[in-house]
Amino acid sequence: MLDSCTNNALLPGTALYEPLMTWTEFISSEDSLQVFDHESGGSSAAWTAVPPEHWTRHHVCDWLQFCCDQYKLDSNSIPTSQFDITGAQLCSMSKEEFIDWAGICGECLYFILQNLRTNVIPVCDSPEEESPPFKECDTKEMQCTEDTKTHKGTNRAKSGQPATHLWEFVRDLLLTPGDHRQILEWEDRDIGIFRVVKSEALARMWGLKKKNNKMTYEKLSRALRHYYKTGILERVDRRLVYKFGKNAHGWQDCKIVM
DNA sequence: AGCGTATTTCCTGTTT
DNA sequence: CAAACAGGAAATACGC
Repeated sequence: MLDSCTNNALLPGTALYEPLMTWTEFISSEDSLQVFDHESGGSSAAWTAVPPEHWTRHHVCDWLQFCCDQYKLDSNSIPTSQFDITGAQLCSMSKEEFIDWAGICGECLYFILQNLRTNVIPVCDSPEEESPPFKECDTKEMQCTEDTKTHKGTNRAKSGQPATHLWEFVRDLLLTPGDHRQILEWEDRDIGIFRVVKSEALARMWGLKKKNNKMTYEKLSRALRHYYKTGILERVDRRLVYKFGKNAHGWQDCKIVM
């Protein structure tokens, strides 16, 4: 089943990456329709419709496949014998157990799972919608500074898309733990230098966020170059390397620790 | 409706 | 040669 994980039909960036979007928002978005379109067109509920704690073994399998597709994880690094597990068991594992269980992708998968669980803590914008039956989960793994919290708080629109600029999108990606390092990584965090690892993947992520499937790295990089004149970014004379400028903020003082 | 800002799109030329 | 970089110019999107 995971054989097809290496396909590139789906993009490594989805709204899941968007740290300002709740899981509820994600699964109700158009993006998720694209993502889950291919899901077992069937009778039983997809894993997206069930809280992780209640996943069946099949759901867990589907979720793993989704993660491999979306985050370009190497499915071969996940011991296939480990797929036979229920959501309850999955959720009961500590981070260490999880990493032990899932191998090299463990940390990433653990993060994604915790994200799924934490993000469904009711932010209920729509009162008519019944609160999901999800249990509150342990959020102690994520410790943000006040700056981050207020940033997130002020950026989140009541309902609808937060007005995130490209540089903020990039910054938040860099500040969010998970598998982003395969796409974007710090080169020298202290002075704000970062490197685009997978240029087209980053472009697709940005395109997904802007609901623009014609986004390319060429166009994204043009937008980044516009930032040079405003001091949001500074030029670094190396390919795919950028540096936050004096007018960029929030990239130094947030540390999210897993 | 008009405006300013932030991209997006396209393009030509240069560099790695 | 392919992929990036550089910017100019114009079009678009969007909030105010």
